[in-house]
Amino acid sequence: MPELPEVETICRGLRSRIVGRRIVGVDVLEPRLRTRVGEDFASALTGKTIAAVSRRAKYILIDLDDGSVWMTHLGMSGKLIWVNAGRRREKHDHIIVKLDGGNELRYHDPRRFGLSLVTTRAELGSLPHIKTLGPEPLDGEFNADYLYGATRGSRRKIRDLLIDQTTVAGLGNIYANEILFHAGVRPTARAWKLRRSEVERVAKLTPKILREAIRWCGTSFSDYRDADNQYGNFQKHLRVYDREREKCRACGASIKRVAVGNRSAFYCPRCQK
DNA sequence: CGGTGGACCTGCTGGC
DNA sequence: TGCCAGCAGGTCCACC
Repeated sequence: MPELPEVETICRGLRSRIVGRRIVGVDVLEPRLRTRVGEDFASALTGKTIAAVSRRAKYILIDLDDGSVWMTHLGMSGKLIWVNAGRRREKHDHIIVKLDGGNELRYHDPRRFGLSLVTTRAELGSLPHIKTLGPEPLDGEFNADYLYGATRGSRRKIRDLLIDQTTVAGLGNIYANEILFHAGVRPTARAWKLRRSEVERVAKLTPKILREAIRWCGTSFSDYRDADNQYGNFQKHLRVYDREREKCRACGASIKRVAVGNRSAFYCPRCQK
């Protein structure tokens, strides 16, 4: 579900509401996420004050005042919402973090592909989840030279290279497909075959499209909601993703869907070479 | 080593 | 109406 723009939107929504709040209790209702939520999870958070909210790739990082960090990943179907404590709990609410002031954070995830753990700021960079990540696409480090280097010698399809978190951190299937549409490159093209000019377009459009999606608070199909449980709006701006057999908004051709690996890729057969 | 395919889960949709 | 196959925004691991 959530890719970089959705995770960024959630972080922004949480930041203004939870920084400075003290955690007064934690209920782990279902510890069986992608990895088990340990017995120590609740005690590691309880009594601490939230110092900062940030993001690395698709991971949400909530810093506490003692140097520990609550790290969470939403998988495919996760939500992290800020609600009034009196609100009715729902099926698949797995973790409840109670804050002073009468609100709660609720981690909700029907498919349980998500992750939640506590580490420390000092240890964070050496966690396997974090240390293998490529550059952030909104930082200057991700540029045409970098991406050109990554495509040379790669026999993979460009869509697969872009959603590999070690190449660039934060892209998933929606935004990889959208970026490739705008760049005029088919998702099935082999990375090493791309011309320099094509790679430059992909590198330049990546931050542009992600920023645009953040501006619209992300893309909602079924599951994704922001920290206030509200829909994103970027789905109205999608050009190819989930638009099989619909007309290309640029040329009118019928959008194609093909299976690439285990997942779908979408493209316009006329606009994308 | 790089790359692929399946596994992990629940829920929804569409075809019969 | 009901059943079943297929599919879903992500990651990880076994295997070639």
